[in-house]
Amino acid sequence: MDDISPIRAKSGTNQEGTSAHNRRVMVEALRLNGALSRADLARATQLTKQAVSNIIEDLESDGLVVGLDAVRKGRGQPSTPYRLVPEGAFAIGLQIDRHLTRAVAVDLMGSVLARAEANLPLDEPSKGVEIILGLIGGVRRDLAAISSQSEKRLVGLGVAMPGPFGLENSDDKWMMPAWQKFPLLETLAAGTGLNVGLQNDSAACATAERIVGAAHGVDHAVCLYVGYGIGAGLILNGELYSGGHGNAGEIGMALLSPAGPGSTPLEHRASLASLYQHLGLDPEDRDIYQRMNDLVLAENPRMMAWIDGAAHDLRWSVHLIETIFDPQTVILTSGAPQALARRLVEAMHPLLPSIADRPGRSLPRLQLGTTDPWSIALGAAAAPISRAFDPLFSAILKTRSSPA
Amino acid sequence: MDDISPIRAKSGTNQEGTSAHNRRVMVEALRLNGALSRADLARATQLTKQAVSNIIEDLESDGLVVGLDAVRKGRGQPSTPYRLVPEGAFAIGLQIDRHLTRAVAVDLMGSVLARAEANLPLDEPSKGVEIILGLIGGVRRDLAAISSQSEKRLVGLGVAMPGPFGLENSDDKWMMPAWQKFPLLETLAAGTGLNVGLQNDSAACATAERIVGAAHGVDHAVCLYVGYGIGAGLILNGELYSGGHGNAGEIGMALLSPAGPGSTPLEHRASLASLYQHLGLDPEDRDIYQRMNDLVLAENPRMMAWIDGAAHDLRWSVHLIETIFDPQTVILTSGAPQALARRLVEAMHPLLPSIADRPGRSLPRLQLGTTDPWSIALGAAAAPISRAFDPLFSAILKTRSSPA
DNA sequence: TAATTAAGTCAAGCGAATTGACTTAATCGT
DNA sequence: ACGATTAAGTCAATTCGCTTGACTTAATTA
Repeated sequence: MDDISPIRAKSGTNQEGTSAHNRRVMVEALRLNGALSRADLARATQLTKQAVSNIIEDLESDGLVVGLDAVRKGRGQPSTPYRLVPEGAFAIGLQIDRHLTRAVAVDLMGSVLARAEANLPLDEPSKGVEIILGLIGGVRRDLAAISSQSEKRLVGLGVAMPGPFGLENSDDKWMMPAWQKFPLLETLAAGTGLNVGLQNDSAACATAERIVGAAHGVDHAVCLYVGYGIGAGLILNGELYSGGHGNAGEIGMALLSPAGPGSTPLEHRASLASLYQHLGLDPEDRDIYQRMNDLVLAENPRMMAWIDGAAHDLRWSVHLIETIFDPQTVILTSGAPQALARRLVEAMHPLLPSIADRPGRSLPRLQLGTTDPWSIALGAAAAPISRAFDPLFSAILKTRSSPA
Repeated sequence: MDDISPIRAKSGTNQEGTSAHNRRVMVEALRLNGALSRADLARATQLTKQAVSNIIEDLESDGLVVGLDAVRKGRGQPSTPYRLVPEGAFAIGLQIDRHLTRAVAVDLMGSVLARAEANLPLDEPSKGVEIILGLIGGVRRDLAAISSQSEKRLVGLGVAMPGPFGLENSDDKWMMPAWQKFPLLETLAAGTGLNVGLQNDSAACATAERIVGAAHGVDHAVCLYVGYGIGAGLILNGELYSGGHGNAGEIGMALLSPAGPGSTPLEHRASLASLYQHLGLDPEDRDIYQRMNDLVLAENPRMMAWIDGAAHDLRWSVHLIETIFDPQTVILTSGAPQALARRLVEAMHPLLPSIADRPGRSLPRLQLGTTDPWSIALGAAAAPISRAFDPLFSAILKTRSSPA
């Protein structure tokens, strides 16, 4: 990250950058619109028919895109629509949580093709990494059984774990201090031979919503993730925003009032951890998911009380997010059972007034996103896919050739 | 903004985009580093010496860049450093506030070359526009007197006014309802023949800090602006972020507690408006600036009480901003006298703990930015400069040729 | 004084988009 | 039914900006 030279400057670009960008624009257009003809693509991307033809030809020979049957629509020669080939690329996603790890393999479209989970020792990363590498090896084999091309089409390994990252003072058990200090990325890179990237769990959730969920094709969205902790994944200008040090959106640590250090962080009131505490549940209980679900369906008073309390704070969080980001929509996702998440969203209504309260909205101010416990791993896997195929500013820049 | 075609896609790019980007990268590098040789630029931007040579030659013949005396430094042929030419481009900035409007002319480096101000009728935009056009004409003439090239090098008119924009329900006097409904940009574009852009006042403040202030060369910064209202200008990934509808950062409307609609917005407690009310000052008083300054220097008890109260809420705002954005620094700017702003920043310390509280910071968590009342107009003027010369993702994209 | 190092130029080459004419294949109008 | 029209897509030549590699210039170092 730190330059040898003290000169600050962005990279320039050249025709490779141009070409890379245009390829990515094609892929994104097909992802967002399903299937498009070359002529459609030319109009949508402002490129010439010829340029599009060349790029599509390339993508097709790379196995990323395939032509469908020609369709007649009105006058003129019938068009040949193209769509993405799901098997065109794969990625592995890894979720590391306090006591649990999950690995998934996904394809270019974000479909989960293989999955595996295991328990994890909270304080022994070196043992944990063995488990993780085993898990990754497993989904990788499953993937290879599905597609013979899988290994050569594997674009990377995405890791999601609870943040924030890079703080020294953390002895909080929630923050998995032993894991924070462990050279995880290097170890995984060495152990898998893959490119490895890291994001926090709420960012992963947002990435998941973006590839296959409610944020698909939305350029400005905030994804509130209510898990063991609570965080926000920020989609700004169509890209995930992670701040100056990768910790943007860690709103669990936000204090709920100006009163100062004595005041309560949001995480202590609106997170599954707080729910477990409120209900006296054991986070390591294997049936906890079912238990929560039952309590919601039975309208258990203590559960309902927690929901009301959490909704109170979350309603205000949404208000703040809307006021600060002016997003097109806010998505609430959670690792909790869907019935619980749904009740939570219901209890958050009516929402507080804000600038989002505008006439002519096309998206709801608040919507319920996924509650699939696997979605963090999915989002982790989606990150390398996005890095490899989405149109990003950074993708046009020349990369510094590694020094000696 | 709305496509005729329902197909969603980003624009592609071509060699023009490449070239535009590289030119902008050169300009930015010179802006951030002062003066660089072609060889320096080649190293910093990853381009070849030859490419840099060609671009610099172009920039020089466009009058944006000039070569200095060769310097000997160690072995090898002496290098010829180049620097930006301030007179290479100009822009006009316009601040529209409740009772006041200011216009400035700036050069490529962000130096203010001409300025003018006038009173404004709060409820009569059509009369107001006459005044504004007169003001703009004035600074434009002043500018022409300085540089004969000024007209052909004028890249645009930037307008800053209090937000939020695009809301219907606003009858709040603070929000200048009559002006919100008036077709301001169209009228000004027609009246001046310039490209016109709009941002809110806090965004303008951030833009000002970025071109000539504490945010110069910082990629992740949040600029808190305490003016008549209060807002935050967001510099994310090196670009101003304005949200889905241009209202990002309008934190003045943020409610201070989860309690709901009855609770107080930040703006009512930490803004100059609240100060005026607290002290019983008349916002239209022409000596109000001096009066505030005197009260601070005299340590007037009511003034100190307001400072303590506002600092209390602002301290918490900084905490929230740090938690949400993870910026490299937070900058407090204000239209208040510098002594007052300085006291405010002092009163905000010690800051609340947050993830920004990390070891090895290079920038302070909170710093005092400009308190020049003209900085909003300056920031407004900097926006067209930035649009024209900074490396932006949008700048590489092909632009849709206007439909028939 | 020669070797070395670095800045910068020259001229040919290359790659990706552009241009404009052309081909193909459908619908529309009479 | 048949020509006119419209639209998708290809072909071949062109253009434009970056790259390549050899070369020139001008300084420091041994």
